Amino acid sequence: MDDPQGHAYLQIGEAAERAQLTQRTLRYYEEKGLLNPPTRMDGGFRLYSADDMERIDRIRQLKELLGFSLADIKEMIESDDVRLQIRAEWRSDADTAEKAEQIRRAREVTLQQIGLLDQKMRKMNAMRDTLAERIEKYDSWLLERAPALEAGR
Amino acid sequence: MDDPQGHAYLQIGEAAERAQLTQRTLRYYEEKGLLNPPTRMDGGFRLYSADDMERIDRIRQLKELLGFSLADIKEMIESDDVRLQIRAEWRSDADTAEKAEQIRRAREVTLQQIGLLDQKMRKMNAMRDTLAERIEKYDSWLLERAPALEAGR
DNA sequence: AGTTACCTTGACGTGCGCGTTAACGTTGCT
DNA sequence: AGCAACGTTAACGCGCACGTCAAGGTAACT
Repeated sequence: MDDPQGHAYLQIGEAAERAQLTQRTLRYYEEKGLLNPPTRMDGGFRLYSADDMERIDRIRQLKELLGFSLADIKEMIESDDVRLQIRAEWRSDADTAEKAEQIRRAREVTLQQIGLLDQKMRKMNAMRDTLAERIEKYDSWLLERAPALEAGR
Repeated sequence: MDDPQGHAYLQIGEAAERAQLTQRTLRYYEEKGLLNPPTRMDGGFRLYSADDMERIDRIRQLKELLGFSLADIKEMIESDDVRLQIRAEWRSDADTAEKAEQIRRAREVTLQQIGLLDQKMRKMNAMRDTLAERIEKYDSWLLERAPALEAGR
């Protein structure tokens, strides 16, 4: 009962290493409500599930890739909870209507995130263009005014 | 002698407003060596040139779009200085060789920046894909389990 | 039962990127 | 000459996102 294919639960050391974060950071995220408290073993050690790990990675992406604050991220990832509920396929299959409403909200949030991504990527593309132009200016300058010199490289 | 087309120099108030930053922030950037000290009027008031404004905008982009620290940015934008020297078309047209070396370095830095942009954009694209997938899951769920309900919208 | 590696919860410290306040000088207009 | 709007430096403050101990408990192995 140890390790059925792979290893489903990680304690904080391994979890941190795989996520490329520190243990402190993981605890901090939990403290701030970004991670729902992971299950614990009898002694109190934290055990991170695969879902937990996925979520941790999402947080990292939102932070590093998009530069959001943890507060922002906290709001954004509430849609992830809905996703987990979807996967759990509600034991209490009551009030489907309310669930549907939640899903619709999650959908909205996700759409907004895509919008932000697109916007940011457009700006980055513009920036890329001006940088590429700059390269061309350098090249033409070098060609015009300092031809030779290019032997070893 | 006031304003030959447009208005070449801005004092800190206008400069800050146009750049969408605070005056404090501009002074701070200067203090940290990100901006070379702008010219001053007799009384000591700062006067920002168009080049200064361009540079300020670059800094903002590098920070907001790519999430670099000011320390990182400081290193990156030293290539901008070279660009200004290029434009000034060296009065002392001596040692072209050294200048060429500078340009080559600036070229390298710029290429690296493009690389970083590309890398980041690839990751963002990947993220976009997973978000789009998620949207599809939401949609199919809604279609399957909660058809109707879609009247007003 | 002892040792070592790993974990726990505080609590204080830290670097960054500014915000804010104070005390004071400059510009420009009337 | 007076006033309001704008600027100056210097210094302290602050929130965020953790880093870094300290003191102690737990797991696993021998």
